Amino acid sequence: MVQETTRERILKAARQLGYVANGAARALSSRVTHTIGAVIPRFGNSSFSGMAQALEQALAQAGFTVLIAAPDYRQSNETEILRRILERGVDAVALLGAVHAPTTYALLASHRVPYVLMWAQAIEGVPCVGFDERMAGALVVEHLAALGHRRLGFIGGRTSENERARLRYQGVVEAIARHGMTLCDGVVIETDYGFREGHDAMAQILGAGANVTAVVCGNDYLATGALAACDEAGVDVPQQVSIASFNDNDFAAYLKPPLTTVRLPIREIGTSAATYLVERLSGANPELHTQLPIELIVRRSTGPVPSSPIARADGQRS
Amino acid sequence: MVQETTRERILKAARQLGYVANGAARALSSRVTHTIGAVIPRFGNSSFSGMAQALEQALAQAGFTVLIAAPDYRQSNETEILRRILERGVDAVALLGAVHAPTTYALLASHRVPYVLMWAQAIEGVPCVGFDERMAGALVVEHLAALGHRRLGFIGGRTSENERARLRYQGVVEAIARHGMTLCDGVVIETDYGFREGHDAMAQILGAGANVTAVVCGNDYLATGALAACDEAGVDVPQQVSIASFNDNDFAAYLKPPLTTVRLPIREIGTSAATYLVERLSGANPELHTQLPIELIVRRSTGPVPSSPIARADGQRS
DNA sequence: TTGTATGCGTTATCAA
DNA sequence: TTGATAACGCATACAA
Repeated sequence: MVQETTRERILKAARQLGYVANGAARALSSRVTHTIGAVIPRFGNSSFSGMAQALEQALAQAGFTVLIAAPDYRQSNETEILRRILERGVDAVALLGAVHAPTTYALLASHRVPYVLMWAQAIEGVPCVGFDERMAGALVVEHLAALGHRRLGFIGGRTSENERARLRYQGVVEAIARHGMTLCDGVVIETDYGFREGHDAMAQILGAGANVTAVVCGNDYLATGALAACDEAGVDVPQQVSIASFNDNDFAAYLKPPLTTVRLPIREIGTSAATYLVERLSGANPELHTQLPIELIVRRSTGPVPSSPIARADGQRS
Repeated sequence: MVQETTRERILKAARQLGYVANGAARALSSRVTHTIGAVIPRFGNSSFSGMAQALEQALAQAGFTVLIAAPDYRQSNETEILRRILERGVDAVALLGAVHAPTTYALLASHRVPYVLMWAQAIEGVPCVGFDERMAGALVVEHLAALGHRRLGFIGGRTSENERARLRYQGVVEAIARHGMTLCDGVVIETDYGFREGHDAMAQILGAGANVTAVVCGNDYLATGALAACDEAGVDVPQQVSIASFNDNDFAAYLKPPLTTVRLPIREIGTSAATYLVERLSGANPELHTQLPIELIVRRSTGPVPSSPIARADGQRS
């Protein structure tokens, strides 16, 4: 409600004087911060980093800044962390996963702040965005079944601490049962997601001469480490054992690739969460694509069951 | 200045009522936000993610939250991004790299906000934390020289856009000259940091039958891709060609490893920057460890010059 | 120890 | 259009 020329003049002057608006005052008065809080376990060297990046990117385009906290499962008092973020002043919050303390939900509710759970399965009345982890597990197994594999091993995340690892594992187990396959005793290893962990787990499987024709890895960190262990042990993939994995990231694709990969829409989670929150804050009551599509990618499929498996049927178990 | 029991009582009541302090008002009044702004190119799937994570972790421990912006070199108006972060209210700022627009420095100065440049070489009067990129380059080359290599290739980041890639490349080039080695014509490839990019570059080198015994990769994304290309082409590493790299991340360590790796203190940059800012904000005038130590790591060194190089001296150039 | 007033820099409202 | 003024919620200083 001011002349365009005047407007220009003022803005220019402000810029020259190095004027920077005081967001605290603005927030205090307008009750809007244009900031979104994000709480994720970590964003360095993990599957979450791509998601967080996508979230930030989409939010930035809509004019929002991201206040990020990555407790890395340490002093796991998530509620305290959330409180600090809320104190700091955010218009909305994005959390990771569906499993949160009641106090966290209570804080969210009492504060009346819009929020979204990322990488979470659908929950009644809670805005979630994720994908079907169990179906992801099933897709991998079904492909292996189609190739003729019967006896599988599994290296995955810790199911007791990690809902995603748990669901993924469940999907694998269920599919194995459906197809009359065997998840071999002692060849199911739970560990932290990491290169070294995948390496050590696979080395253990190889060292024990487990009687499996394929090993399913819970994510591509593990798969990458597993491939390295095979290489070290002189075990040919996939001639002697197949490795299947879930492609949270991209790096596994440029190595000696796993036989089967399910590409998981990790980045899409971030983008989708951002879109939801932005619309939500603009007054709309948007829907949320709780189940993002997932996709089976078969790279360099080199045939069915290994011709010379790493151990015979009488092989020891670890 | 209140009785402990009363204090407890009040705090408990506040918690029960779901009271969350209003940071905007607090900030407006106290002029302190306990928030640090960070501007880095990206934090998803890149060398920066570990650094950003370390920064966040160290800051969180000191009671600070991180406001992060990752423009990903897009609408590269860094000054605008910085302005938005300053508007939002931060006690200090951490930027990446030493190359910034004058307007950025002007904004920093006029706003009188403490700041630190991460992953930056020492600049007069500017708080920087980083390491000697050129020495990193030199270390790799010197190791290759000691092994008897004479003719090298290089796959690196874009030197025109990336000061770090530029310095690293300079270090390599200078060391090559010092040791009377040759950086072979047409086997110097600049590309984006990425798996695919490394793969494609190495494939190009192999396809051209370049006359080199070792290829230096600018980071481990490139190296990982390069190793995949060698594998695909049936070229044995390091029997036919050596791959050397800089270990920004960790994943290269659990693959068929490069001959030589310089571990770069990326995470330490984040930690160090955080420590500096926290001390600085507590009123101290701390020193900054501008040059973090770097370390040569030789993994599975399998001997000197390849016995059957990928091309003879009369090999074509790309 | 406790209460009370003032100011922080904006936005929003209302009157001119 | 423009100016003046009252919140916004907390911290600080000062008085009781």
